Amino acid sequence: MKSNIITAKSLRAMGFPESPVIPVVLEAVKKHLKHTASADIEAQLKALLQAPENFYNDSVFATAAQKLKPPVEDTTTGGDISLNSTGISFAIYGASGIEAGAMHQMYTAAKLPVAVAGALMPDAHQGYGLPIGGVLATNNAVIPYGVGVDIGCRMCLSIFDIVPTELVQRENFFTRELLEATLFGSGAQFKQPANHAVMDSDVFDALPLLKSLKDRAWRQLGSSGSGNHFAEFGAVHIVDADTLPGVPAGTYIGLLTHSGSRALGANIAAHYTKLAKQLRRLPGDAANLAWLTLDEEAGAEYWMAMNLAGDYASACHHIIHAKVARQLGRRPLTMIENHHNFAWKETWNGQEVIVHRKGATPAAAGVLGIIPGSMTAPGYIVKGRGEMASVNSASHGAGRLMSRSKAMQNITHEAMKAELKKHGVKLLGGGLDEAPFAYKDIQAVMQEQTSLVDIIGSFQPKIVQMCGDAQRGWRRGPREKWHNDFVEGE
DNA sequence: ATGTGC
Repeated sequence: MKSNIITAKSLRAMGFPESPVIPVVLEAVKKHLKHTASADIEAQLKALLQAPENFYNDSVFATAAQKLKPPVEDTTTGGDISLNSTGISFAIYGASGIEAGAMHQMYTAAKLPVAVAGALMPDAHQGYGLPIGGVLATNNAVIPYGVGVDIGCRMCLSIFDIVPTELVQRENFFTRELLEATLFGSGAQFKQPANHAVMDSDVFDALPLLKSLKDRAWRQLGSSGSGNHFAEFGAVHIVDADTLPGVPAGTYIGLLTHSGSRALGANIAAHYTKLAKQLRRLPGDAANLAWLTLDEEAGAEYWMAMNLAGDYASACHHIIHAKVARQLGRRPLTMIENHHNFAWKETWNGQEVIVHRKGATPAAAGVLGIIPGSMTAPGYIVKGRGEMASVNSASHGAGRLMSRSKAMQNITHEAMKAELKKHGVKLLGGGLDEAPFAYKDIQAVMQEQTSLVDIIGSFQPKIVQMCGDAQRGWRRGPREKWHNDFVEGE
């Protein structure tokens, strides 16, 4: 005797999706509902189809209900993911000076299902995934390209109790010390690397990727890289007498450095963004915003590796600053430093979130940071105001006005030389793509963020070192072993 | 930003 009339064909007609749902439903019916009337079964199947969530613990249809669960609802598992149709709202500082591409990237990021809060800083420009100058808070998700390629890129300032006129009077001495304490160049490595506790971290041994990167990381420890990275002496003016303990208002010599985590961070970023993109395919422009959750293996690994790269970047600065302090025969009165490419666990609006700052300075209430200008324009020592709308963030610089290629085409060496002379700046290395004209007016950018930070002092560059033409691999033949030419000899 | 290959 035929017990009922439920077949694959009838299930299809009711609207059940093909494999694996139909076979699972058929099996459940055959196993558990052999003697149930067809009409009753049909009623149950309709209810199942309409609201599978009511059957997740059902004795008959639990498995079928799980298979019916729409995959897009679960943003923490692999596969294709849709953007929300409406993004979270976010504050934009200095909107009139921000290029359309950066705006568009931020609007895309705002539509991520994991997005909680965001903001766009006044120095924003187009990047890869999240724009440079983009801040994004997410729920339990870390976006490798929301941190950026140069993980832990940061500023570090030492303030020495020396009158800044010495930078002019003893220019050759300070120039020599700067050259001796630093190593610039893409791929540059020390022949006799420094030692630092960061290299003893057992995290290097926890992951095969980090193990493979450890030796080069050691050889690059204390180096600065290329691009917009620099090491410079300048005149520090402290205007706020109350903020820095042991540093009264007045003028000092400062050593300011800007660099990141070299090949270590770049390779961590490349590895985990690739993994994230495999795990979570996002549509169109959002593809580079693929994330990892903190409770999955890859996400936990990235978090660990990112923090190591942050510690490593910090160590690189400290090595430079220690070399200089030793040569000056002085301890700095104070040091100020901050990452501006990183992700932090923070509380925002009462919720624990992951805050990505990709080219943005942490600016929670009372937090100190450094916002550089250009090689001739002043940078600023700032204290955060804890503005919620900016997700406790501020800009990380003036922001580019011209792309590198545009700067190379439009700026002449003569104009650059004249500008350096006008500001009394001595430049070591550096290219036209880093010329002051390629950057926005830092004073105007600071005006856009008066609600985000208070200025407690400034830094006027005097002797600036950047990566020179000779250290730029891309200027040479592609197959040339360029890095051997400028490895430091110590 | 890095320094090697989609």
